[in-house]
Amino acid sequence: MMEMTAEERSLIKHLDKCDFTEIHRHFVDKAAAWRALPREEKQKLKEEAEKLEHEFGYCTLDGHREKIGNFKTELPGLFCGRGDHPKMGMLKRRIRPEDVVINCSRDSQIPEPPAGHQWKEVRSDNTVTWLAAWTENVQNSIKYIMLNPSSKIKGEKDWQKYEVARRLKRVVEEIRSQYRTDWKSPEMKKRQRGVALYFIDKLALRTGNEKEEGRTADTVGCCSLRMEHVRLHMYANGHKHVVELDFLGKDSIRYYNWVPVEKAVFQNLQIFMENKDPGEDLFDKLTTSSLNKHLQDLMDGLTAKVFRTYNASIVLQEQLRVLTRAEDSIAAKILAYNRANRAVAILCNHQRATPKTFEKSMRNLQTKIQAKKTQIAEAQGELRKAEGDYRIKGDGKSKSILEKKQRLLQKLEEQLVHLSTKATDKEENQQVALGTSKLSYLDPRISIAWCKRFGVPVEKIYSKTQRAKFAWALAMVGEDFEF
DNA sequence: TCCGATGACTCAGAAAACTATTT
DNA sequence: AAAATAGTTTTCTGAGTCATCGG
Repeated sequence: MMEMTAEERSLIKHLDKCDFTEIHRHFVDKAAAWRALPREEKQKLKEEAEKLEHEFGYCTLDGHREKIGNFKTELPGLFCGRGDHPKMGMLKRRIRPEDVVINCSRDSQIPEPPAGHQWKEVRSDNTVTWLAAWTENVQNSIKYIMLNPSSKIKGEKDWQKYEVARRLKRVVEEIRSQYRTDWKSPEMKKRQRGVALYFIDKLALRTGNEKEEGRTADTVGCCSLRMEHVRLHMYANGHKHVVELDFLGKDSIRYYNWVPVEKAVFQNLQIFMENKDPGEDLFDKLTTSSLNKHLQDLMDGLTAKVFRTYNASIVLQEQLRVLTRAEDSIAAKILAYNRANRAVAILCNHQRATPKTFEKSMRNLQTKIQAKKTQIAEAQGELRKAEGDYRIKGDGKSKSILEKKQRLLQKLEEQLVHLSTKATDKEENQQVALGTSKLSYLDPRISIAWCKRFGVPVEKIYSKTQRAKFAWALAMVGEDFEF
């Protein structure tokens, strides 16, 4: 890899005046070369990769062979942050063995560094779960080699997370009445805490730690909201006391919402916002650590992010209850599941870019629907003819033809319903990302129990890797599980 | 008590890789 | 029957959360 010389650095002022076609062509050609490779060659390369994974992709922990999540260090390249990142385009250096710290037990077979190289350090720290680590040069942060989500250590942690959220379920009403009381506190700090907690609970906002200015993209969460992100409307869209929230959250995903709130919340916000400039903090007397300290006092293990887990899982359970009908087909039940999943994703503001082929595939689906409607019209015509035939002849043969036509029409109508539901599902899902909530917020036991109760094969809901990740839940849960 | 820095872990969507379907 | 296309799954690595530590 080549770096710019000092001379080039002073010469180049605008990247958009640079010609990148050469490197672009390089990658296009590389992709084309791979496509053009004969089948056997591809197979050979794949087998080599598999061999590598077999050798380096696993470790032994407490006597068990476990899969590693990321067994390769990150490749050198240009740093590509999300959103308007001040460090975008910086050179990410290649990781050498001399950068890497190895963590394994003393009596284990310590991995050999490549010939002619040495590890930065070999240590034996059994209080952490990582196997190796290095410091990445762009953000100066530590990167880790850790176990796969299917491992025992990750699975247990995942289970614990949902158990904490279930404990919150038992005390959440009490906590809610507590933060409502705080809205009236003479201490402004408590009022801010109460309102922030209301947002975190009701809108599933992230905590919002403060970040050092200028080092990362300018994004916020609840506690770091600024004046410029909030607008108050006494009346809007037929509601009283509406709060307009508009800010960039994690990964610079926009959060945009008009929320009717309780009068006390609205009035408190008016007080918090008095005499402040757009760049000032809304909750100026609140920090994430004081908020979490308070939550810890209310319940052992409670932190702000637990509300997201709790509310996500509760919404899934409730939506599945509302949307599932036992007499529906498997396909209809899966659509109900997706809808419930979507309700959670919307709550958590999990968005995706509209897929590149969205419009086209939507059109294709509409074409299929039209074709089905035409078929139905034809079948109706034939049915009427058969009816007339039967009325005139009244014999067994014409009766059986009539019945056949009736069955055909019914089948076609069912297919149409299925297609239309699918289209609606696709349409509603255009900009919603379901994956994150499914993987990180929804207690898998809710989904598995639902599958068992309604006879939906688990494979229809969870892919192979997802089933491996949720093995702990598959092993323990029956159809009567309640979150 | 209160910071600011750091470390270790979870969670995030895009892109790549793979698989199924259509042409 | 093979190639193109569409749909699904997995990988990748950046971006958060939160506890702890030292002053």
